[in-house]
Amino acid sequence: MRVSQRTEYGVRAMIALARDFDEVISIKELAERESMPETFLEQIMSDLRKAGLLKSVRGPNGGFKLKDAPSEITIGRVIATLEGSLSPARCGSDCSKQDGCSTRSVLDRIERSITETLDGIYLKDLVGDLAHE
Amino acid sequence: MRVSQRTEYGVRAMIALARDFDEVISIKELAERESMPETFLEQIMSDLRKAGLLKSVRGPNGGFKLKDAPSEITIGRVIATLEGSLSPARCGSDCSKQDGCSTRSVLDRIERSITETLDGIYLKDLVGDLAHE
DNA sequence: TTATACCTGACTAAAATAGTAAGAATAGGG
DNA sequence: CCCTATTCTTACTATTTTAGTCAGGTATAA
Ligand code: FES
Ligand code: FES
Repeated sequence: MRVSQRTEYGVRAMIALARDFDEVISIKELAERESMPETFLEQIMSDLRKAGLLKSVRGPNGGFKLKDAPSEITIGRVIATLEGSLSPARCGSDCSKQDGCSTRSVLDRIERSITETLDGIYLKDLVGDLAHE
Repeated sequence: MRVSQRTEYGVRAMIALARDFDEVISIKELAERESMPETFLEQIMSDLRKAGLLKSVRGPNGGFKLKDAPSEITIGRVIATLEGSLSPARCGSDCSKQDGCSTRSVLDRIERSITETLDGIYLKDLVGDLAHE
């Protein structure tokens, strides 16, 4: 049940952007600062933009910035975007066998508890921390 | 952040054993009932036994039974055993960069919330459910 | 002594992850 | 208008993890 490297990079990028959220920062700069692979990060940023979490500026001096204020973006939203969902279940919410499925009822409880926790953490709550690895 | 098939099988096996927890049930029987691959299940059961969750009986009419009553085994213990840990973190608790690591602080909060949830669910709470898939 | 069932470790195929690489599109500055 | 910095998009590759198989060995009831 580990989180992917991809998600970790994405979270770190979002926190880094939250640190100076009024500036536009390029992928190159971001990748260097946080020592993440540049082209990999490129993909991740693209997904975050498509999901409406980032704004992008093309051309020279271009880059990315948060679409909303760090006090308005939850980590839950970030991770759900990167990971696809916060649910650990292997079958979708459309699974026909859902009713009374024991595994599912456990997995759904996990999801609810994760969601609750992560929807209470905003980017602004994390900007003071270091970003390791 | 999905749970592995292996873990799902293990959970289902534990719940099945909880259903009639006074009987010894063989892997063959268990695999058939819950339609799980027999030799794969064999490995899983072995791990659960080594972790002290199951008792095994060898020879004809042998099989497995829960070591403790269904009212005493939490799903948290089962999943932590199968999955290695309940933490979604990519680096261990010995990571030197832990202090002030933003990603880690988020991941640790997830772990605490999962642990809390799963330590409140006992096998006996799930025996009434069906076991799908 | 034989059949049944657990035990163990090595092996394999398939899927997911973690990247790379290459080029097209866009915009700012000279 | 051209050059360069940057995002955007897609396709590809290598590595790791997962999900399973297989081939034996070991204990025990009958
Ligand atoms: S198998 Fe899909 S909900 Fe249980
Ligand atoms: S990198 Fe290990 S705790 Fe952050």
